[in-house]
Amino acid sequence: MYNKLIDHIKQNVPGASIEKQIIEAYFTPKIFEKKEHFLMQGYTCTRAGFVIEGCYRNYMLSTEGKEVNTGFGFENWWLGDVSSFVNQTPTLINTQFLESTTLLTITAKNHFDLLERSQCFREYTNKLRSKATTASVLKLSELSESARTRYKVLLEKYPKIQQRISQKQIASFLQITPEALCRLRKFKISE
Amino acid sequence: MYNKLIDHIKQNVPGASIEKQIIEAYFTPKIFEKKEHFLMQGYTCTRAGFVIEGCYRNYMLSTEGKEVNTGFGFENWWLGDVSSFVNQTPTLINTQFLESTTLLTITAKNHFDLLERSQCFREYTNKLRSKATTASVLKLSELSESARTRYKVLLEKYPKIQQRISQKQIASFLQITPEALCRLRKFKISE
DNA sequence: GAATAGTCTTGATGTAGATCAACGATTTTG
DNA sequence: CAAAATCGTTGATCTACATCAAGACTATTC
Repeated sequence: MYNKLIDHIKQNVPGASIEKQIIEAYFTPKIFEKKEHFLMQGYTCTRAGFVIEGCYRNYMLSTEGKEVNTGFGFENWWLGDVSSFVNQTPTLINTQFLESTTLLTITAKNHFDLLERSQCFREYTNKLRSKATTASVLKLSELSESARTRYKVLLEKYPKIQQRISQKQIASFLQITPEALCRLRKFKISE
Repeated sequence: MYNKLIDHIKQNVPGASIEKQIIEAYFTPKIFEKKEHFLMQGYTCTRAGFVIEGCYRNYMLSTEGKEVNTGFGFENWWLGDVSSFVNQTPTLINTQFLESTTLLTITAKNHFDLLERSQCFREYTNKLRSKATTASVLKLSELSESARTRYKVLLEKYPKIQQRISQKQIASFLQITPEALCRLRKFKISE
């Protein structure tokens, strides 16, 4: 199980020497059931998690209280809100599992310690952070496209997403109704 | 001029001792004319800048080539794309001045050096980074609202924005046409 | 494994905002 | 300062998507 994390570090920091023993000691496995929350708006993010198996969605609440999905995560993704985690302030993000999910978790304090102790974990974290910034900026510009275009882009990026994520959840991510997505699919597929 | 930067650091890292001399030595003043670009898609962000006076917009290009404003900045704001700046990779962001603007600029290399040499600049940078993450996540959820609501929220957040930013630019930020914004204002104001 | 709840689909109808066009007011440029 | 470009406004029309409703199919739950 820990090897999935170590492999992921290797992929992102190629050539670095991995302090395998040190890193592993800091993580605790945890299993969450489908529909459970990892993080909820208003709470402070005390743990980060690395997905060994399963998937989740991030969503926010609009001012009218409607849930809006902001992204999905699968194996080898991290969950937790960086801003809330680093500053120990309340988060605006909700994270809910869409399948029964196995994580390796680490507390904020331990994460901080590990960054001090492990050079390669520091590089790994930096790498992921800058990747995440790019991704979130990208999404903003995509929202100016029509729902049809955004759906097309989504499918190109994650062709397998339909096997894992329900249409209702995908619709919320595209910020359209499930009905609209259903109609979109009919035309999209035949194109 | 340098005092504006030092004051901003003081505000964000209260109580810290400011290495004034060291910090100031790393920055170079620069003046940009209205409509000049600080950053363009495809280029690498080699400098960051702190706005002493003036304002700018950030925009991205949609796949159809349309400009979409992602934000505005004024006095005491930083400009530059963190991801491009830190990793020295091409950016996706365009930054253009909307007024003649005076900056204090710093190169990527010097920024890196300064982070090593100054404890308070390190804390200051961390503080700003985590703030920025929160802000960009916020905007995503706001986009699920109607243009009317987004406009209202914008005015509540930055009541003075209409004095500085043209309707065309605000419309691009709200992701509606200038015509639509014009009509919105008529009702909005009378409400 | 029967009852219940949630999901997907399709149809009818409503609406926010886009697009196109035109004109005065303002700003920019030579 | 005159010419040209850009901006803000208003009207007419069009369209992508929302909303509401209702039936079939699929998962949960006890």
